[in-house]
Amino acid sequence: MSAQATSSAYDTRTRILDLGEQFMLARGFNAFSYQHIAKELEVKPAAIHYHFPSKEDLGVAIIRRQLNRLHKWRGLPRVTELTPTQQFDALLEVYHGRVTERQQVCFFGALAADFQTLPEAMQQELRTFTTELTEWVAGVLAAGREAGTMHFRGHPVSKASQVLTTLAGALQVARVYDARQYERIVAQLRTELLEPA
Amino acid sequence: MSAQATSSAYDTRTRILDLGEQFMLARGFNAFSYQHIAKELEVKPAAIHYHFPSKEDLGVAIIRRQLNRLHKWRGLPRVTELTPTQQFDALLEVYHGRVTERQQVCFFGALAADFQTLPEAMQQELRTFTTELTEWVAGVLAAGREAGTMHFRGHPVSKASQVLTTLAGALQVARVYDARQYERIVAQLRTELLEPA
DNA sequence: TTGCTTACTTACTAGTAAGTAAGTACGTTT
DNA sequence: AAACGTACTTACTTACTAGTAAGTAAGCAA
Repeated sequence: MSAQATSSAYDTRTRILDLGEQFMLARGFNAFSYQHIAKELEVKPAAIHYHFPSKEDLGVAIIRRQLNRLHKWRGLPRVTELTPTQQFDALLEVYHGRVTERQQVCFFGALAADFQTLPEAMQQELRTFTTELTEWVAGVLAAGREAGTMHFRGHPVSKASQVLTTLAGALQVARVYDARQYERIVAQLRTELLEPA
Repeated sequence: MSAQATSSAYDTRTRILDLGEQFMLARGFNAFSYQHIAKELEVKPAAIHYHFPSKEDLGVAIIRRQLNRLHKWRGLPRVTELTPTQQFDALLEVYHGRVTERQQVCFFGALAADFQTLPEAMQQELRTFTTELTEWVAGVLAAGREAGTMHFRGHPVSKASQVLTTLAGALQVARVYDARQYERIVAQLRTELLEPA
């Protein structure tokens, strides 16, 4: 296991994950194939099977990587040192990136529609990811309300669910209509949360 | 074109639409085939092609039928005679039915993920449906605020987009987790809209 | 009774899907 | 130099996809 061989394998593996993720967020899990990825990478479909024997393996790896990203991101000093309001805006930034870059949705929005056709392992992985994200947001909201900079009723977890649900839906709206619809929904959400009634 | 022949054709056609809609809301447009419908109806796939030459025709017909339902529903005396709050709750009832019956989502939630893979005609049909639904909800919200029974900031259309987006997302949450998560999100939404701050 | 329409079935095409088995080029290890 | 592991390609199987063309049984209409 030399450094070079590892690096080369890692590169292809990563590029497969990147492309798979891109396709998944753009068109859903069932609407892309190993052929699509292989064509982009200029290799044969069987080469993808070498790295990820089944499509389920690939799907699980894509979601798991995103969970790792979340863990790293929420632990970064430039994130932990922010005020709750700034953390909330940092979250909005991430979602905003999906709209402007390509017409992508979030993982939840991309996979929920196809959910019943997904392999069990992917279903479980998506549940884990969503649970962890919701809990982080709930923590931010609770801290914000305590600091007096955020205003909402009910349990922080309920509000966090509602916020993430709205954001997931808003990305879908951006795809079906345009980015302006998205901006409107997020502005509405932000106003209600941050400006005292 | 006798009454009997028409009735028989209508029955099969309707059953195809019903099954297609069911599959679409349960698994997305790309994850069901004419074979799935044919098997349920105990006919051959070509029989489905007789009624709907292409899958695009079927998809468009399913969405268009739902638009007709909306037109009829919102014009019913038992709907128009309600107060805005009661109309809002009637809307929530419709969504609630999807959760309890089967793990279905709404049309928007089912098709937004696959949107970029859908035929143009279906994309346009979905846009029309969503626009009309949003406008109806905006009207209800505007009337409710004027009557002093609903409380929200911003333009009624923005709030309507946010409400429908949240409901679409909440149905997806119900599928990935359970109905209780859905109840929580809707309760949060309802409290914020109906109870004065 | 002949012809036309409706609602199919049978049999097919062409394309794509996931996945596998065997082979190969190349670099590393021993 | 021989053996091995990595990262593929080639060639294949099985299964499913949308869609079409031709045929047919039953009913109605002139």
